[in-house]
Formats: sequence, structure tokens, C-alpha cells
Amino acid sequence: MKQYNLGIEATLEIIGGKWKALIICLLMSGVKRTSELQRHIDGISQKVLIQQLRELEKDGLVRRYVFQQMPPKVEYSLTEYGVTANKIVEVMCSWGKENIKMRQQQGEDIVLLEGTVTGEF
Amino acid sequence: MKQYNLGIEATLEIIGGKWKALIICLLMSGVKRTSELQRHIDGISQKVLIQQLRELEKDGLVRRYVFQQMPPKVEYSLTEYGVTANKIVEVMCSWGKENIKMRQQQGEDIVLLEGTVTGEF
DNA sequence: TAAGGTAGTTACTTTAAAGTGCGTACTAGA
DNA sequence: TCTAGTACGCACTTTAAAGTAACTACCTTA
Repeated sequence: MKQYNLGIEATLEIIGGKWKALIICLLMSGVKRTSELQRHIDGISQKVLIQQLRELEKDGLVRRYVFQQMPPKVEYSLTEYGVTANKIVEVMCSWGKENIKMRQQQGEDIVLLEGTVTGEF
Repeated sequence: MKQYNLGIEATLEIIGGKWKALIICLLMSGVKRTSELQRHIDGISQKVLIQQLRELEKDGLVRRYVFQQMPPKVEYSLTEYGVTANKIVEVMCSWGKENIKMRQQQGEDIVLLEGTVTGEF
């Protein structure tokens, strides 16, 4: 029997980690192919991208559609449930943006490269 | 120069990881001593707890108040900024609760031990 | 006087997550 | 014909986060 003390533990298991929130963020702007996702996510390896996508699929947030053709073509999109998870991603994005602004005002040498990935968050 | 592509990256740096969201969650219910926090957080070691608290303090979410006495007494509380971060923790908690409910209905053998930690989330 | 509680620090080890590099089977284009 | 792109799988290595254990210095209570 698996036990949780707080709801947040389940959330972190599902969308925690280094990449999943970003992937959800990107898929919010529409269906994407594997290579497209990889080009947009700076620094992710193909192995890890696919691994994360499979986990998101297993957890019901992402749908995987395989075209039976050569060369291979696979498309990923958010399920309805995935869209509910995006609510979390949104708050995290906007809080993060405010955090960055604040730190800039305090003189820290940081930037948010807006528009480069989703153009939104 | 530190660069971010998405706001969420900053958020994850600050409240990501295994324990920080839980600590914020607990501190929402009021000022706590170190040992009190450790008793409430199942499985955290003293080293990691203190380390996480110091990082949260450095990031301006947590206030540390040291009583000049023997034996030592230290109290931790959320700053105003820490309270804004709690908004995120709240959505993550409620989404997680829903997720757990859903999985229970699907027959998974899991429980959310409510009331054991904060009695709230 | 010996144990237990307080809030740490330090050094070392373990583990999970992520990264790297290779191979596959096929196609389109130069 | 050679190269590049597509979406993987597999084996191995690296790294960051977390865990473990021991030590400090003082007080209270049994």
C-alpha cells in the first residue's frame, strides 16, 4: 500500500523533476513531434525526453500518436487531464516570472529569455 | 549571467526538490522550532532539514529567529514572500489530492493520510 | 551521574536522475 | 553514394541530492 502524507507528494511524483513541467508547458501550445520538442527544450537529451514523455503518458497527462510510416513520425499532445495539470504549471510560471523580476530589481545578473520557447510563460 | 527560458525554472530552483514544498506547507500553520518540523516531516534527516531551511531563508521565503539561550532555541516562520509561494503549494496540494482520489477510484492501492501533518492539505 | 533534548557542523556514503554514445531501419535529397 | 533526419532502445557513466553517523556544547531531569 502506497501512502501519502500530503497531496503535494503525488503532484511532485507526476510533474516534478527537471523537465516535465516544461514539456507540459510546451504541449499547451499544441500537438508536437518528438524532434520539435527536443529543439525547443534547451539541453534535454533524446533519451530523457522520451523517458519523460512515456511517464507522462503512463500517468494519463499526455497522448502519444504513432503514424505507421517510414521515417517514423510520432505526435504528442496533452490529454484533458494534462490540461488540468497545466493550471499548476501556470501558477509556477507566473510566480517564477515575478521572482525573476524582483531579483533583477535587486541587482542580480539574470534574464528571462521570453518568447524563445512558448512565447507565453 | 544566469539565463532562464521559462519562469517555472526559477520556481523549481526555489521550491523544487523533495522537501521544500512540505516545509512551506507546515510553516503556513504557524511558527515552528527545528525539532518540531523534523517530528512532523516523515523521513527527513536533521542535516537536510536545516540545509533546506537555510536555502529557503537565503531565498527570502523563511525567517530564522535565534534565541540567545542554552539549550539552543531557533524558530522558523514564513516571510510575506514565503506566503506568496504558498499559493503554489496550495494548488499542488489540491491537484494532488484529486489525483489520489482518482487513482483510488481506479482501484490503485494508495492512501492519503490526512490530518497527520498539517490537517489541511 | 548518566541519559536525553536542543541546534547545529563535518565527513563520508548511497542512490536516483540525468547524460553520453552507440546501434537500428528506413527515406529523401544532394 | 553519401549524408542527414526520424524515433527510438540499450548499456554505461556522471552528477547532484539525499542519507548516515559521529561530534560539539550546554541544560534539565531522573
